[in-house]
Amino acid sequence: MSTVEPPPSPSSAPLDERELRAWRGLLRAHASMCKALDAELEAVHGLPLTTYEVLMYMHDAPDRKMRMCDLADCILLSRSGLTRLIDRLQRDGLVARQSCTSDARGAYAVLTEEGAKTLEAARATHLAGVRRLFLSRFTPAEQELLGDAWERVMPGACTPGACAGPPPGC
Amino acid sequence: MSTVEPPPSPSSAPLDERELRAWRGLLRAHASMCKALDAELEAVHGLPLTTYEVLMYMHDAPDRKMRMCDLADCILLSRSGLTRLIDRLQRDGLVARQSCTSDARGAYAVLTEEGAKTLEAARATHLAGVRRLFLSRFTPAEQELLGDAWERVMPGACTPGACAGPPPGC
DNA sequence: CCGTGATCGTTGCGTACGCAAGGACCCGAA
DNA sequence: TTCGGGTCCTTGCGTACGCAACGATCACGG
Repeated sequence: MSTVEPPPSPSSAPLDERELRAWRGLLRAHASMCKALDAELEAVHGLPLTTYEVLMYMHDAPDRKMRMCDLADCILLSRSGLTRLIDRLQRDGLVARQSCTSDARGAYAVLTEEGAKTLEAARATHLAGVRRLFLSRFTPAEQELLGDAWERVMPGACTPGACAGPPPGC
Repeated sequence: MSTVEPPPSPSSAPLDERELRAWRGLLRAHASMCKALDAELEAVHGLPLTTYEVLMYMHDAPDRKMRMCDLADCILLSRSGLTRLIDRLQRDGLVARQSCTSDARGAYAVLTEEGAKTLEAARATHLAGVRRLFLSRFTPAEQELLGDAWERVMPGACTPGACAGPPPGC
């Protein structure tokens, strides 16, 4: 009976069909959904997905403002990347900069009134998109399982204090 | 008993804890793994992850060569993006271009001997990485479930003929 | 009080990518 | 045959990002 394989694969053997479906499926599903959500958000509200994320985190933070470094950690962007992203949003009037009294090095990014309005409009689109493309494919129980799966995967993805303050709301 | 909520969420309501774990977990897990795999591959073999993908698809294709457009579809890159990626790999001697006899518009990208050697060396690293960071966290049965999940999500991600020729091997 | 090392935000530079336009070519219908 | 529409690859241009270096500031030990 040579059909029984050694259970633990040698770690350098090519991925079998099952492993490929799990791994490549993740890559493709992620790419597919992100592309679709980004295009939709851009088409309807003129917002790139990254911008939406920033506005969202700020909206859910106390006083609608966040330290630059915390924001960068939350949206998985380098500090320089965030600097320039905030530059753009400031130019478009969606956020403002505010110096930090307790730490003269630091800076806050604050959501403006217009930023809040823009976010509110975009939120419905984005949430509907996430539900339509992703969440609606799974039962609540399956969603729980997926959540568990990610926690098993994360080596600590956002490891240290994860996203310190404001990750609760959406 | 106001603790019983209307089962189908209004589609524009904020994501609840369970939905957040499933959705944001996916985003973070994907980012975390890709960043780690890319860094590892770059450190050990000087290859970006995108390059690895191209070499891999070519390696598994008949005659170690693929049409540019098919390759672009497989690795989810725009045609212009692929043109320049192949430019770089050609400069580094990992692939060569070859004109297509049956269609004078077309071009093949062919894996060179050096490209094959480089890929072979990198393959062990990458496969080990994928197993260590992802596959090893799940039982075979769970991997099957994940694969099923992605198929439910794909609106057809790689829709039309998906990846025509060569997606079987890894 | 004064270093010393770490942290914060910014900037210069290089890289990777997408979109739109262009030239070469294929194919099917008039 | 010729023509019109579509496909393939490339190129010019603009954008987004990361890394490394910088100045300003903080925290802390002597």
